[in-house]
Amino acid sequence: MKLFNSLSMKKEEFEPLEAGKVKMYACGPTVYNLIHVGNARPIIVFDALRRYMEYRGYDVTFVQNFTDVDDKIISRANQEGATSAEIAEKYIAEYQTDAEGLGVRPATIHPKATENIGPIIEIIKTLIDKGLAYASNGDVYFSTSSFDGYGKLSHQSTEDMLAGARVAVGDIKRSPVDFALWKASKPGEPKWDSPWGEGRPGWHIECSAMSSRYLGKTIDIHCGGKDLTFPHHENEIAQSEGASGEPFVRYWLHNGFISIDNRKMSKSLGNFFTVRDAAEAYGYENIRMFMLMSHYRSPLNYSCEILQQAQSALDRIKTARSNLKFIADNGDGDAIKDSERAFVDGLPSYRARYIQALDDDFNTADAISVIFELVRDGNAMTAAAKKPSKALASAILSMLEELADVLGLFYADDDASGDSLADEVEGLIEARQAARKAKDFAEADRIRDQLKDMGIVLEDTPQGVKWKKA
RNA sequence: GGCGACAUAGCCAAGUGGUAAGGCAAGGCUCUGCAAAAGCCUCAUUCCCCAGUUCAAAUCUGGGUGUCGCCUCCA
Repeated sequence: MKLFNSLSMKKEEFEPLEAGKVKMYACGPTVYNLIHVGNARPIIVFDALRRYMEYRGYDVTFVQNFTDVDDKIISRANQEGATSAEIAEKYIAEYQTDAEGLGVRPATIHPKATENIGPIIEIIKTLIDKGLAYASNGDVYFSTSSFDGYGKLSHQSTEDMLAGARVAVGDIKRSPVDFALWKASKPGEPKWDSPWGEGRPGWHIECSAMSSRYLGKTIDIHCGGKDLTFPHHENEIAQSEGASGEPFVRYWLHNGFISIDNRKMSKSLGNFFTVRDAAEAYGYENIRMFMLMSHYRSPLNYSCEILQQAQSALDRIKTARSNLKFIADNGDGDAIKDSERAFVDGLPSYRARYIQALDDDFNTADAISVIFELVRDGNAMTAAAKKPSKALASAILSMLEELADVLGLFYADDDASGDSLADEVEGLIEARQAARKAKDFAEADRIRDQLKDMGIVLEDTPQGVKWKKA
């Protein structure tokens, strides 16, 4: 499999440090409000990547942290008259609601910054001992000029950063490019004891600490949004490699942004839609479909129209699945017919092309087009077969479900057969069939309308009457 | 100012040297008692513009134009 590595700016063949195992770290949310659609992109895309790697036989350990101590959480807490811990707890729960809705599986481990203060302090001590960090006024800063590779991920030299720096030089930091590892706490803020006085960790250091604690000094994949490249990920490299003396990450993966009217969706611009609101309007699974329909590194514009397109597209696949299920239950005979043989034998070629697409820098857009081809060809085959066998439909269905499950496209099961209305619906369908047989179409249509009012839609198929909720 | 992306149909979106995937929308047809679902057909002589390299370019090179992002919290 090839992956585009932000460090080398090239597609590279993926080889994990340890054969058969993948260690993956994603920077998780700072929990001070609901996540927006832009935040959802890495969450969905890298969940799908994790599923794919497991599908390909890797044993994946996936760590995603919660940043639960931070300026924004503190200010939110002050606004709401709550503690930071209460705010963090509330929005972790909200995050989990959205993640689950989006079909995102929980990470192997979800560590919290506040549960890792000890390891954080240890790394900071090591960095000071090595001359890469300095304490100043109760704060501790990383000395970027002391670390050789600083800038290698964002491909910028420290001189260029200094030239463009918009941060004023203060008395406390030796260089404007230096960043905080530890911040002295102000009155009323969450605080922990440390060799430098009471304080709290800076944002960047927590990821270095948690990554090495749960995954080791060198990990395979570190992923996140493109905007984290600098300074966050650059700083993580400086901290982790500075402390351990070993390479930190083998493959850096960064997703492109979601924009609105060609502007990046962001909290600071205020032009965002929360996942919660978008899901209410269009459904969680269509948001997932929308994200996976294009390549993860491409910029992606968000609009109502595009979400509706994603919904129509996903509906096509879901309808095909439901039609295949119906034939698999009601088809003509259990055995594959001679006329169906060649098609069934050809099914693995869809899987092969699907894998080929995903092996090329996780090209989900191309992969999904293979699903659509399977849908189209499968539909055509069952239609052309006149009396398709149960076995034909099952074979197509199982390939379709296998491929869709790799990316987690089918997680909301809308099978209505177990519904409490089922008996009543079946009775009405029988009555309508009797009327149709008697050519009493007025009565048949009346019953169909009655069912429609109940939210039930009928389809007359060669295999019998199929019904679903509208 | 430094660094980096992107530009393909009405909309979305693959495609990095061999003659434009796929989805949505639209129109026509077939099937159907009528629907629904499905299938078939139509829908970019052309990939922002201009040069160049090549037997061959959406793809490579050079130059433009436009849009966006990072350099400050940000997925």
